[in-house]
Amino acid sequence: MSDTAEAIMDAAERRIRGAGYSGFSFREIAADVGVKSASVHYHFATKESLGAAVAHRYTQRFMSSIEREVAEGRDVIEVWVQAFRRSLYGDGKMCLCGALAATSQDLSEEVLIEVRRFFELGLERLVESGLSQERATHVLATLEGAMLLANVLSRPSAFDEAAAALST
Amino acid sequence: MSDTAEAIMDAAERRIRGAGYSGFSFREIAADVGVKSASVHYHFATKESLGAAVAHRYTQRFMSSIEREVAEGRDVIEVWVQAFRRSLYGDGKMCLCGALAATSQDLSEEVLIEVRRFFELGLERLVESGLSQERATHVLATLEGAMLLANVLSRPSAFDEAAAALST
DNA sequence: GTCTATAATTTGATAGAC
DNA sequence: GTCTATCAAATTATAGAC
Repeated sequence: MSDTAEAIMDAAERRIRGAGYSGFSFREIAADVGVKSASVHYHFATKESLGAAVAHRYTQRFMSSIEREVAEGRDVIEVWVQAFRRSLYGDGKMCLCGALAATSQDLSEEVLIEVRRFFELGLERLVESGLSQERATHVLATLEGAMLLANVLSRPSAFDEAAAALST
Repeated sequence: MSDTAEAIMDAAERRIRGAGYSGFSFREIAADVGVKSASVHYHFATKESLGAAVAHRYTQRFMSSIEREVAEGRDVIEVWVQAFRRSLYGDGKMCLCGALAATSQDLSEEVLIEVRRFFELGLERLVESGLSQERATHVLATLEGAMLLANVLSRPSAFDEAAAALST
């Protein structure tokens, strides 16, 4: 994976987290990176393949981070809350897969598969940690909704208010 | 408000709930209603004004429904859970303002104001019903996230799993 | 690998006839 | 109020030079 390809994925991730799949264009990504849109197509043939690649990388990174921190013996719920919280307070944008999931009928099958994978793996991992299916779904839903509210209201503290109930 | 204008808003609401603001076009709306896109522009000068009008109507309807049911003496949390649940099980799509909020950087100021109003009024109403600010934010976040998960996983029961903890 | 140039389509929006 | 016709701009994507 070249530096340019990684820079393209970084730019796409940022754009998608703010404006969703239909909210970014190859020309915008190219401008962010400092190349022309034809060069973006050299690295990612289609917009769908770029979207899918970004969602896949996001899931890998997210789950690896969770895995590592849980292995350190930290409380599972706390690890999940902090993973989302860091992202929100870092740049005030949505969860990438949350932003894509909210407009799922706007996604091609290729992208949708990757987005679903994020939520399926997430629930699976929470259940493995000992939570019931109900509790796992509640935790993931609350964190996604908490990011959505904090994001649209431009009030990061809304995330903490919404997530507080998970820690008790 | 003419029948055509209402039909246009209905079509736009359905499209936005599935694919977000950038996920629908005037031509698609026109085809849904059975007119030409120029006629859509006659009723709504710009896409932004249509988006704002649809979000405003959605908020009015939603809050009126909540108000009516709470006045009947029903449990407040249960009223909110059922309001979202009916919508999801009705057509398996997102909350309109949730779908818009998830890609908030893709919205014009005109639309964003209406979307924010939905969440601000919602929190206000929950607090008026006796919930703490924290609890109100938790309830709204959980319900939006529950719709998002159920929607993207095509599994309505995920909503019930996520929302179950609110009723206990 | 990146560029210029361009094709093919879609988009929001407008002018003017009826 | 709705239509046909059209515009200007933006979109994804490709061809071919360097």
